[in-house]
Amino acid sequence: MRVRIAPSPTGDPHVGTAYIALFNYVFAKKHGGTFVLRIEDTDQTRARADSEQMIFDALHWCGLTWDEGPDVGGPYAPYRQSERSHIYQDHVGVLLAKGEAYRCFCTAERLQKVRIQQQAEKKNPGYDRHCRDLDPKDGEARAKAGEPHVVRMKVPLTGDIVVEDELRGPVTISAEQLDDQVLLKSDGLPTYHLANVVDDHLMEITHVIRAEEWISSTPKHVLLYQAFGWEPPRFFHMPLLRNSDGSKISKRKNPVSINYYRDIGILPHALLNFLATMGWSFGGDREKFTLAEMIDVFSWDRMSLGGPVFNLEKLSHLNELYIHELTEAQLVDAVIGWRFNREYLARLAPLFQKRIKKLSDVMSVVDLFFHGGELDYAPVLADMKVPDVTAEDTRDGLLAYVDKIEAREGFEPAMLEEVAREWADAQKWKTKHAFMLLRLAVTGRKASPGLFETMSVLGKDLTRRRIRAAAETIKKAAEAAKPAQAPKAK
RNA sequence: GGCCCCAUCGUCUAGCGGUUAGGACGCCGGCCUCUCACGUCGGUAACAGGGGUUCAAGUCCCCUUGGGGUCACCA
Repeated sequence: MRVRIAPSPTGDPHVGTAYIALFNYVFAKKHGGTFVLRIEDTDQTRARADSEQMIFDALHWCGLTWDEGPDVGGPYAPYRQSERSHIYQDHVGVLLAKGEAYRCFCTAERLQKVRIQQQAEKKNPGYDRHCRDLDPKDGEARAKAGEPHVVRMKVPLTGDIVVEDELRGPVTISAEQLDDQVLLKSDGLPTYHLANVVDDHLMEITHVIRAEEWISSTPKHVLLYQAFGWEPPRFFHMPLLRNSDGSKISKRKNPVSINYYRDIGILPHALLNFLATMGWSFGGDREKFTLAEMIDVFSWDRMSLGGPVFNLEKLSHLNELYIHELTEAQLVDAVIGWRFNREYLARLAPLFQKRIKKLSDVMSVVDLFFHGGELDYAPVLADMKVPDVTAEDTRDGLLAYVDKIEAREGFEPAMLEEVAREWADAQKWKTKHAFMLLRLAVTGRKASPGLFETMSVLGKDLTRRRIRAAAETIKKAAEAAKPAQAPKAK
């Protein structure tokens, strides 16, 4: 039995990745199977250089390990899709030869036009199969001549495709719902659909455990297995983690980086335990259990399929339980490992040296680095504004800054400042006002060590979280103030 | 909007035809106690609605409603 997790290195290590990895891991261990980590980096425009390593580190921090992967190797190497291009190209060749796929020379502009047309006619959007019936020899010739094109899957025009989902039974989708999905992009790299099918087959993956968002593209994958003449794996679609409003968990509404939870002082065992209770239950009234215990009793019939809300309070409670059962020595180690250590203090030292008179002044200067995600903005709320800017625009401005720093790699003071200056300029805010707003958001006070140094040392995840929290606090406070001041309407 | 998935307290969930519908978080209160926290005891709070099937339905079926996902040369 072989399972895999296939993260895409496009940003911060996501709790959803840890969630799916956990269930793959547990299932593999339960049955003496093999757990594979494969990096799906076929989108060179979104791939981020530092992301892959962060995923390894974050998963390891959680306590999860894999038997095969880009870092540890294995009999099915390479495990990085960007290093497997020729494999996909060969397989596309097979599909082309069998008439299961075809070359498409449509331009992005034409596709765009078709889509607009379809929208105007209120038809379902999808490729109009313009190139589907081109003479393959013709296509071959044009491709040889260097004409840019993609390769599309030739999906049947009629009939039903049945996907056996192991968690919910057969899911039937009619072929009319599917369009001719791109398999090979014009840059020669495969899309997810092709790459995951080819790799899962070649890597002999027997059970695909992934998030529910994939369920509607699974018919395409099944069709692809059929086109190749391969036996498809078994599919398990896990429920999606949710924000408190029920939507798919997202960074806008909830911290999603594993590193955020590490940085606020969640213990890895608690995180894993919490993730395990999302959709799955141990049995009896147990909700605190170890990984080993979970592996011991694991079975799929204890899954519930409603999307679980990722609830910070509950996670926090579970974490409390774990902290309480630590020995004092372990507690000391945990706190030291977190932030009370030489390395972290060394980063802090330049920020507080000139600001203390006695060593005992240090806590009052650096306390903001040891708080979790939430600050109390009440005392400074009145100052959290830019002259002549509404609360709503202030919030949007802050969120815009978060978006801008998120789009950059690294988290160094110079980058943060550069972005901040550009951003303040774009907002047409004086840097003086803009930076004070940021300072209040990040530190909760008007006086602090250098803003960008502070953000950098605080870390990406806490910084972003605080700015977002401040932005919402400003908006909410304004809303709360409004009805009280507005004249009573009849 | 089309298609697909889902549906027990506010949240995470137990329940697998017959239960006073259980536990946990949160919230509220008692106890413990120099304070607070911990701990402990108790309380608040749910089967979305309507049809069937059945002697019996939270549990099975259908419809409605609600929520979510997905409809890219992103994964």
